[in-house]
Amino acid sequence: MSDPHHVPARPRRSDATRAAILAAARERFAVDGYERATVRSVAAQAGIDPSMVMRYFGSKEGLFAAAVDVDLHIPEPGEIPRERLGEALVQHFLDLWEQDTVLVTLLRVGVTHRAGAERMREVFRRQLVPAAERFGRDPADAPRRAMLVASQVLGMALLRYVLRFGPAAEMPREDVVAWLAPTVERYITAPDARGVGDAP
Amino acid sequence: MSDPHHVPARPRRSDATRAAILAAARERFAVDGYERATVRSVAAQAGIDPSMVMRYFGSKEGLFAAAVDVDLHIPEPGEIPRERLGEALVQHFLDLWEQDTVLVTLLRVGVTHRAGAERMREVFRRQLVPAAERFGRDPADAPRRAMLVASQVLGMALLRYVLRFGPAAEMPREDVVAWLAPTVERYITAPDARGVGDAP
DNA sequence: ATTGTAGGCCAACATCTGTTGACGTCGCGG
DNA sequence: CCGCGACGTCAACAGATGTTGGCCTACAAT
Repeated sequence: MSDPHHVPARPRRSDATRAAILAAARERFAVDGYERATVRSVAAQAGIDPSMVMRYFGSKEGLFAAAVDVDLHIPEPGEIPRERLGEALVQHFLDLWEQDTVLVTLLRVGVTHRAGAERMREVFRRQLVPAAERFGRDPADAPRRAMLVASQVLGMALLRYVLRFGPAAEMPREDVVAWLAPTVERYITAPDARGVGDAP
Repeated sequence: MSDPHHVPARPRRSDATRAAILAAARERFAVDGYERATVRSVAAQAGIDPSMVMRYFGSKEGLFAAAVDVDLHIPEPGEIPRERLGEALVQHFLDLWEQDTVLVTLLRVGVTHRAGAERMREVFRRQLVPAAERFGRDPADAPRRAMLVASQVLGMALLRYVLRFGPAAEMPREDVVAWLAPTVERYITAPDARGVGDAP
């Protein structure tokens, strides 16, 4: 959408194919993880020859890098009533995980592959930490708070969307929000680990 | 230690080799995940021939099953002062993750491989849920509460021990305990999602 | 109409994978 | 002392994988 690396560049005749490859890659990576998602399986699902994947994306790693493009799109503090901060954030994260397979892909690959782990760190550093800076009072604390929020949200996503544990997958969405919201809110706003936000 | 499947069975001459293979397998699986941990790399690290792995464990899956043997060893309610329940549990889980690579292995493999995911579900069902039954009031709620605790603990372990995110890996252990303890305690003891345990 | 070029496929490569079977060798019970 | 079974190695298999280069086709500019 707004990648500064590509000059606008008039549409190539192969854009449809590229898109098909990327869509297939996202699904294969999400379902199979990095190692078991083969270039051949991606190509087959996209209905083209494996060598096209190499031509357009250079290598399997290049394909992964191109396929996983995450924008957490975290709302601004102004858009959320301060009372419902935790609730709104948890809702937002659940939306992200459900509307798309890209986060499942990122987590699956991040756990086993260097490139995936690096990409996760990047998303964390460039999107979550800045967001935490906007929400919290002390910017120096932002990485810690962002990390705490990520730990809870990623843990739930792991059980619910990746591993599909019974109790996690079946719990109604509103219950998930109700349970996690106070946790997330405390991680962002509590003055310290002990406080709950309304102590003297 | 107390596996009811094996008859005591007099020590075989190959026990040292078996143990070496298992130790090597645990490390390879922990570091590389299931797919990239090859039978050959395990054998090389154990200093023996790849075919020995097959002879003793049947297949790569058999090796994995034999290598990953988790006992969470969750304390009994009586052993913990009720005030410090969250703290004691978080301490215990951090111990588990740090003393051994087996949980790292389980998480790494669980995310990409069916057998690993199934093993995780088994640990959850046979160890975490029963523990939650012992700690909580309403046994019917145990799976939900165990799942919530697991989500927070696994999320933190993911960032701290598997991905080794800076802020998660560097945070002093006592701070991790301080932040997570209230969360875990609430998941176990709060009467419902909204309550914090001391509301009217 | 011709031609250059980008899009696409086919076949092959070198390598690595899990797995198997044949072949030695050591140690212990008879 | 002998023989048999457990222990271990070697070599090879069949299949899959990432990747490469050659070749054909069809479009677009001249």
